[in-house]
Amino acid sequence: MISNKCKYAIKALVYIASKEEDDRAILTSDIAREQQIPRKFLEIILRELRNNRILESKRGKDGGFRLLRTAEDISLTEVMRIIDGPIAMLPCVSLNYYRKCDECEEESCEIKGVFEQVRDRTLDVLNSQTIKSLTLS
Amino acid sequence: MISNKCKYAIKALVYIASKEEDDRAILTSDIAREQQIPRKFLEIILRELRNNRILESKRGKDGGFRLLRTAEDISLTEVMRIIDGPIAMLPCVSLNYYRKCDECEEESCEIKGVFEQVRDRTLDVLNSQTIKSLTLS
DNA sequence: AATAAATACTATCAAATAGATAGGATTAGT
DNA sequence: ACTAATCCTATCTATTTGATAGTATTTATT
Repeated sequence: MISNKCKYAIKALVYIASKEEDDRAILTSDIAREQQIPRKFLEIILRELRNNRILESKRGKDGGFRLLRTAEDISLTEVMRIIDGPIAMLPCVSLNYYRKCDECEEESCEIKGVFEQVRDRTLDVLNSQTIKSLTLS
Repeated sequence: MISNKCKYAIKALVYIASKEEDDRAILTSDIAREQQIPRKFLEIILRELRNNRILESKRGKDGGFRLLRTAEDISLTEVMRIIDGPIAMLPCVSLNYYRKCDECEEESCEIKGVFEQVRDRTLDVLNSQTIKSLTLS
């Protein structure tokens, strides 16, 4: 399962992408209202996306958030990894967050292979998606 | 990520399957030692698998655990669902643990489709595996 | 009947994570 | 100055994860 936080992050980005034609920055409060996301929780998420160079923010009156890159340059996996960390089902098969298992040697692990396959099939799907492709569908 | 508990469950079952030729039931303490799983934690896991009709147990001297069905009749997904619950990444696309999202209408959800695809590709891999196929590899 | 060896059960615990909320500090436009 | 926005820090509750301890019960053997 992905966390609510991650789901909120994706939905917020899709919302921002869909409103970007107008030149104004997008308000946290608008996103929160339209996407039914708790406002203060959303603030934290948007700031985290800004810290990771997905969004840019402007403070004060007429402030808000904008995509720092174009929507087709933000992949779904990048967002998921920022918010939730690894996508793989086992630490020892994670491409971006690899960790060795405490209890087993990888050469003889019976389950590593299956979860490598799951990882690859999952990434086949997720890597093909961007904030833009999600916005269109 | 799957939990450690789930990883332990799978490894324990594979171990039991691999030792089943002998007629004796398999001891918790043997599994714990060989697979490096904390003993008391493993007890809980094995009991849970027994309660879900994956294992049978015998108490007292010469007691232990046996598979209740043949190893090829125990699918990986069944074990994962017993221990960790849903396999899908969103509650609203789960086949066995469906729950509606609080904040969005499914007809207009932008991300549901992708996670349905992820679910399907994941199940393509996981459904093809059984305790037997894992034991052989 | 006693003993030893095993699972069953109940309770508890610590740490991490999830999912927020509150309140004030800071910044920027008017 | 005022207002509207993000930024930041702290805090909180509930749940989950990962586990441990201790006792009760069952069974085979002597």
